[in-house]
Amino acid sequence: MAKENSENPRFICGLHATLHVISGKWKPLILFFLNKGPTRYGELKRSVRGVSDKMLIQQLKELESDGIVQRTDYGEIPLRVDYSLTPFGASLVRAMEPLCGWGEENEESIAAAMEHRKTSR
Amino acid sequence: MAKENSENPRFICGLHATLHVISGKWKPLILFFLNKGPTRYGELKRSVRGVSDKMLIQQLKELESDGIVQRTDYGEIPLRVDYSLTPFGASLVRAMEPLCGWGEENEESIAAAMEHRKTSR
DNA sequence: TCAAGTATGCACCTTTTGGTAAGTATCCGT
DNA sequence: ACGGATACTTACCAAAAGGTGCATACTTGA
Repeated sequence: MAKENSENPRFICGLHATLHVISGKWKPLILFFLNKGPTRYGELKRSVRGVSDKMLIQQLKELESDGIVQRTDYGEIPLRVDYSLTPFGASLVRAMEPLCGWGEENEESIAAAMEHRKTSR
Repeated sequence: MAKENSENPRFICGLHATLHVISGKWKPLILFFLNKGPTRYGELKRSVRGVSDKMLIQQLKELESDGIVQRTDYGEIPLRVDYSLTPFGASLVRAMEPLCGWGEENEESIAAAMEHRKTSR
């Protein structure tokens, strides 16, 4: 990898920084569902169709260590844990909204481009 | 992989779609620089410090096939090509701005979290 | 007592992504 | 004639990301 030399800032631009937090195959989806309110692990797993336990846990942990989500263990006798957005996380989700909008408006073109890329390889 | 079954939409949410377009180690940076105006290949390479030719070309091609950037070959005798944002690309960059802002405002916390994750592995 | 549900952890493997280093073809200045 | 610049292309390899499946420890319901 290219040396991170002294004069270059940590990130080229804010987006660059943000992407370090939200990139990961399942993170946007997780954030999307958590935005609807605190969710139990099992419920989240059923919502984010196709995710494996390993991935769900891993991404939740990263989001937690980034201060985006909060894990609450109720210490109850039948295991009970839930996840929710921190205020920081909520601010991130708000900043993500325009991108959501852009994605919705252009879903067709994006999907088409993806197909195109897939077939022309 | 989980079957993409009939009833699920292509993308869970708009953001999900958008991320398919802008994820890639160098894409945000490329977009960031192209937002300043059309840029020649070599210039871009010097701006986006640390990219290899392979990566630059690859990501530019993907962005091009997604309709985000436009390649212009001037067909001149000493090779001359430049890249610029299409109107579609420009709309994407506008939608990215809040995320840039969020990233800038929270650069400190993001960098700190990254360090933390790196060391506690 | 046995299966199923709760929330994880761990080992192993495949796929995807990124990096290095070389080559190509054309041109210009010395 | 040679080195350097232009814009790529290719082959090969390493690292990161993601997936599968089994294990854990406790509970409730049949």
